[in-house]
Amino acid sequence: MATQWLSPAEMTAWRTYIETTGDLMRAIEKDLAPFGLDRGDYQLLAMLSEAPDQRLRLCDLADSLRLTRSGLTRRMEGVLKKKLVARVQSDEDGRVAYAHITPKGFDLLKTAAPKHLESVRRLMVDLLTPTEVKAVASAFGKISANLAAQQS
Amino acid sequence: MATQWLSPAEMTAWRTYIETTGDLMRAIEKDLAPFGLDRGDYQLLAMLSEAPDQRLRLCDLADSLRLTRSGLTRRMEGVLKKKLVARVQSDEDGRVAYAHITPKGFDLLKTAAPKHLESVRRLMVDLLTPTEVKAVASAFGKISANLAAQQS
DNA sequence: ACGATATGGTTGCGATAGCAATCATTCTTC
DNA sequence: GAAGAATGATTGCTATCGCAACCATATCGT
Repeated sequence: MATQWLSPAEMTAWRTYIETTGDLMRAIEKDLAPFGLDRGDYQLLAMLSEAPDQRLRLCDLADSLRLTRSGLTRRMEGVLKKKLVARVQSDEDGRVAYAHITPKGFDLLKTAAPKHLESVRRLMVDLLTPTEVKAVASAFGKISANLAAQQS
Repeated sequence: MATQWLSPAEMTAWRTYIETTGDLMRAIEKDLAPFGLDRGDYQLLAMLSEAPDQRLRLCDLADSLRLTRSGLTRRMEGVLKKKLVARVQSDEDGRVAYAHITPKGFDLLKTAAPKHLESVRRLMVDLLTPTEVKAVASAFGKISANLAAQQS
């Protein structure tokens, strides 16, 4: 493409960002594999572990994981089979089911989390200056806020 | 998780980054849909359009798209069917095939590119200060270089 | 020159996840 | 209080993509 609707600096930022992100995710996922978890499972467990009562309604969980409801149903199959999460029917609202992290799931998360965060450090955070870390947070915070505003 | 192996600032940067990236990709993909392209097709066409003779060996193309060879074979099926790309057997090396962007593919790319880059601008670049743009480029450049060094 | 190895590409299979349709339950409105 | 809308979850179907196995061609070592 000859058309240059982005300045060279902007184009570099964009391309470096998208190309690197895939590689980074793959690398982090590889570090998670020894625990029998992928990134989706890890994030699911992390979300539940931080939730009040260590549980969330499935639809809320889906939203926070950026999954559709159907995507979550399928992902739940995996963690349910591994007994890392239990599915609990609500007795207040017949439509609602909760995902509830089990002790086994919590233990696994506690084991995996330090290793995972060490990966994040080694592959990303420790390579950046504090200024860059702040800039990344600020930049993606703005992007996120903008997206949230758009879709209203 | 109570364990805090990343400082709050680092954790914020990491989480904001991963959570936002998915949303951003989805939004950009949605803007590409009217052209009948997804992000994978677009990047494939963009790569070819920038290559010498507008063509690349399939394995080189796979590498630059961060796809496995098999992943590329499948993605090629789509753009071949749409006649955006032609598959050309090398006559120098019987193993090698080239992906060659067609005039139709090039026209489509020329049509889609301004809209796509406008999306990138609107959803990302224009929201950031020049300093943030540079910081993103620098940060992901470092991450990328580190990953490239690791896997040797 | 020929067997071993490396390289390029495809295929079968399985995992993930979105969309549309569906069903069940709850809420709203009249 | 009953019809209709909204909400929560699941299922069938489809598309993408990685891995391992495979085939074809080319290159290397002796």
